[in-house]
Amino acid sequence: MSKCEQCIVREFSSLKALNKEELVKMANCKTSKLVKKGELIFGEGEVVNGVFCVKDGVCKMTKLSANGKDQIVKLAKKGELLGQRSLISDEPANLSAVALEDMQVCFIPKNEIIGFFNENSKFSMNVMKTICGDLKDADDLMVNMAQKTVKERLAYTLLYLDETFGINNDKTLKIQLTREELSSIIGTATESCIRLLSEFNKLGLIELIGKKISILDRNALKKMAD
Amino acid sequence: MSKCEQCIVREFSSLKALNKEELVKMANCKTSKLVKKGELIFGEGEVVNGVFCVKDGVCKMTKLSANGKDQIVKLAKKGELLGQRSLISDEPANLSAVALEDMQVCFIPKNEIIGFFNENSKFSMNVMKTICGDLKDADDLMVNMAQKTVKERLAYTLLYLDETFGINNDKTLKIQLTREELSSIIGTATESCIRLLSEFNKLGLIELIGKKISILDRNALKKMAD
DNA sequence: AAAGAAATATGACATTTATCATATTAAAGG
DNA sequence: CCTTTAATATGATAAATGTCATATTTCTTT
Repeated sequence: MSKCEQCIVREFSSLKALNKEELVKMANCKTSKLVKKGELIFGEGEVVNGVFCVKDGVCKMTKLSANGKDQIVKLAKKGELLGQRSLISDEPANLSAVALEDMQVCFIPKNEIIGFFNENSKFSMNVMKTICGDLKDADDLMVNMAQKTVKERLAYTLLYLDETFGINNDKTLKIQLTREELSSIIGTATESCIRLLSEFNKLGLIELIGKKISILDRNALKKMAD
Repeated sequence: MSKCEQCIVREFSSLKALNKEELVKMANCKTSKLVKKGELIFGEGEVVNGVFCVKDGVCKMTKLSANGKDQIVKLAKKGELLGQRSLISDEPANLSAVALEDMQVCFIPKNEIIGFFNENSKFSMNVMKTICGDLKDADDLMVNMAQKTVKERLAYTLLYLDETFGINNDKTLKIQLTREELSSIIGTATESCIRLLSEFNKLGLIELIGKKISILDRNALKKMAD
């Protein structure tokens, strides 16, 4: 069993507030898990009974809409805790978590988290701040969805992916999404998304290299995203 | 100065966790305020330095979009605390709060709230649960914005207003929004909203009585909202 | 390497939604 | 009470977006 004490990822999450003793306690009750690309970590409506700490890889947090389409609400990467909200609200998960790449995640049981919560005010404050950040992000995204055109949202999302996940040596976006997934972030039909990507390509804003995307003109995209 | 101890509204908010001593302390530092319909309680980007407790009336929480239109992100009524998120994140307000009717609000300074927060774990848990609820609502609304048509969102919103704020004796919705405000919840152009209201009226789903709206066929609206 | 499946791409068209113009109605102030 | 202003309503039209059909490309599997 790997020691949480030595896990670098911890430094990026609320868990950085835990002391040595607490980390040992956590290491003794956590379970590590490899999740392959495409696999479900937990599903909407599921009772999770703990949180997942993302050690490596990226996953999408989605919600099924009444029309049968999945909407991607958030992307979570290294250092994020999944399922915090449900744990605090004491409710089943509101979102599904699905791996976008091979992942390493650790599961920490509910009781353990609640314990830290009650005894370590720095930790609970960290969790709260994270959730508050998520709320702000969600409000901002809601306004984007409501007020921006699909084209603006695509430009915005490409820049977000660039800033958040970075680029490869060949300048293409590191995070690899299918066009369908990209559409599902933007909230549009896959064909519309593909069409706009072609348009951006022709305008020289981006370059499409197979399924990969490389951003050529960040300023123009920023302008377009408003 | 009115006593918080005797304020019924308290029972509906996180503040119900406070004990007598804490309530007296709060009553001594809070300020009460009448806010007229249309007046700003606080604005986006403003440093608020406390929270507002809504004693009576309803306000809209809005965010200005890049296109110059305000989007209504949430409606807040009696018992809700405004500005909690900003206080915890230690950031300026992300949203503006504007009274939709004459309101009574109390301002509780930041230090006071932080004090309760550190000393009363029931209170801090209540605040957290509220924020988690807001996050869930925001995620759900985001999916609605992204996946539902304007017609579906209008049906959904009318039912929400009915359920949340109730109806008058004449069966019209108690909460009085202009068509522009209704559009700003739904995320659409005012004309589109008016047109759809006319359509719903002709279909017998609702009745338009001057500027007031009365819901005639809830089931049909539910079906339409998905 | 070939076959099949899945993802990407594009055209044609229908539908939804926004925009602009202009009535009509309701509200507010003198 | 009248005048002015704002809100609501509706038509005409343009623009954005979705849907369906069908290529084309890429990936997987054998």
